Amino acid sequence: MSSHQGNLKIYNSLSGQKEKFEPIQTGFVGMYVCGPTLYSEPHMGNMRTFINFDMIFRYLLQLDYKVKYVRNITDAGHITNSAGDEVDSIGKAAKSEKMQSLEIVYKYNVKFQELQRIYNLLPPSIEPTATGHIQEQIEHIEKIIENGFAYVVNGSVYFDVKKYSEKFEYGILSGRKVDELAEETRTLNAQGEKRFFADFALWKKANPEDMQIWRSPWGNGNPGWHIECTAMSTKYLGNHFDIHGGGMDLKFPHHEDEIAQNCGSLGCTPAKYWMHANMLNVNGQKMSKSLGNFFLPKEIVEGTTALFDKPYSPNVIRFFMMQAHYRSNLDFTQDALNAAEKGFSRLSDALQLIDKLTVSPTSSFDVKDLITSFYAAMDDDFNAPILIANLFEAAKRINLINDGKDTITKEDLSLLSTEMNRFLQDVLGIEIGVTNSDSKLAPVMDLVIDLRQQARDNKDWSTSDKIRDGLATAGIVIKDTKDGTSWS
RNA sequence: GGUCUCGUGGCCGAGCGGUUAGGCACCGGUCUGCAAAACCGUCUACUCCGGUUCGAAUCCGGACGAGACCUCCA
Repeated sequence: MSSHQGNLKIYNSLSGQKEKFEPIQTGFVGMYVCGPTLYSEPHMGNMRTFINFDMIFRYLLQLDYKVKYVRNITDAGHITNSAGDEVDSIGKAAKSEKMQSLEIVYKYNVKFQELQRIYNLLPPSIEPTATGHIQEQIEHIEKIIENGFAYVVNGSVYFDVKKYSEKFEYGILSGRKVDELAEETRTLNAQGEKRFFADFALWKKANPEDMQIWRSPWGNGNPGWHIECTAMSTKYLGNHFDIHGGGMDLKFPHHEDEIAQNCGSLGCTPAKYWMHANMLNVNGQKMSKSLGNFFLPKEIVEGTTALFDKPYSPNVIRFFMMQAHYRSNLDFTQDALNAAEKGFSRLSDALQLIDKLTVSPTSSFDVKDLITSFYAAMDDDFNAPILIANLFEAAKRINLINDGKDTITKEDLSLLSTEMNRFLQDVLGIEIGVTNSDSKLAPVMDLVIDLRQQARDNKDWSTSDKIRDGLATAGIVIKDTKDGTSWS
């Protein structure tokens, strides 16, 4: 077991407090995160959640936990809206794009996989699909009915919240009380089949126009929205596992209903720790499809969104996101992104300098203390912003060593190098030293820079400045340093 | 209407009872033929009004403002 295990604290949405992380089985972690619904390309807000849980996954791995990370893919449309109408989002998209449901799902899954590569997300251990687990969903529903917490009406099955409340507490995650819910949503109670307005569908009878239909003991139909996560999480992680994550907006009803289903079928809550990542905002408002204030993860990398006048690299975006805590809102603005871009280059420059430093017999500062601070930051509920602040402290030290104002021993230097790289690249998932040098352009540039240096040596300033200005017009920036001239 | 979260310096964003968060910008300096870049340094803020406390951005109450959820949502 790693010496670093055992200090981790996680904010548990279930208790509303930071708790010491104690996995159910020592050394092992089971984590389930709600993945995308593939009826369109995931937007930047969706990506933030996945990036945050990727960071969490990565840190758990760094702590030497054996992590089984399950992130599902919702490829079955099965939603009922507030008026009780069927809104099969995937089927709807399929119709408008004149495709079959599975085509739609496949199309957007390819895009999602590409985004994961672009944004450097580690692949989960398993990415199960809803359509691949219809049988398991049906079995869960049967068990819930058997236990008396669900009823069948006209080919549909509903979860019986009132019955459930007699034995369990509905609303433990979202803090909602069944009695209060009644008052709150009185206007929304338009569904005739339900016994109680808060009951939710486990299985919905098929509509004639549905594109995807499955057989069940209750007739042809579609699984309810929440049951897929219950089926897949228990199949791959067991009845009770360590961490369940997802976006804040899934807390209610999705996660609340998952808890009810798990208790209703297996008698226990699915997860020990519930983690919720906060939303991505645009101008102070949640980025969402329905509001239309979203942009795509690829657009920002390619510079094709109207919101920003230039492209940003995926590394800069990840860095920018990591500067905010996963439980905080984050506003995407051009100024903030530019600031992150500069900050990131400062950090990455320092890291690239590390191998060129000269070592001394002693270190003038406490390197181990600094490294401990990296772990301490992440151990405190994955506080990546603090980690980054500490990495900047390390970057400053590196620069001071480079200037001869600080010293470091060989051992300390190698330790610092290892740990900085570990935290920036392996934990935060931010890659550094990605050179954009064009193989054809490089030798040409070497020649041009050489010619300019000659002119400078001859104090022929007009020629050297002409070269510099000419390159600038071509979009190439010359940087003169002590050790020579570089370009980008 | 109900439940909940939040309001930090020019901007982004940590902090959760006493100690410098950090980044970007600004300003000063080093370097440089000049410039840019880079590096170093400076910059001490917590919406407002009460209260608790030796001490509050941090706890409590109130006001104002913003946002999330209340069966589409990462």
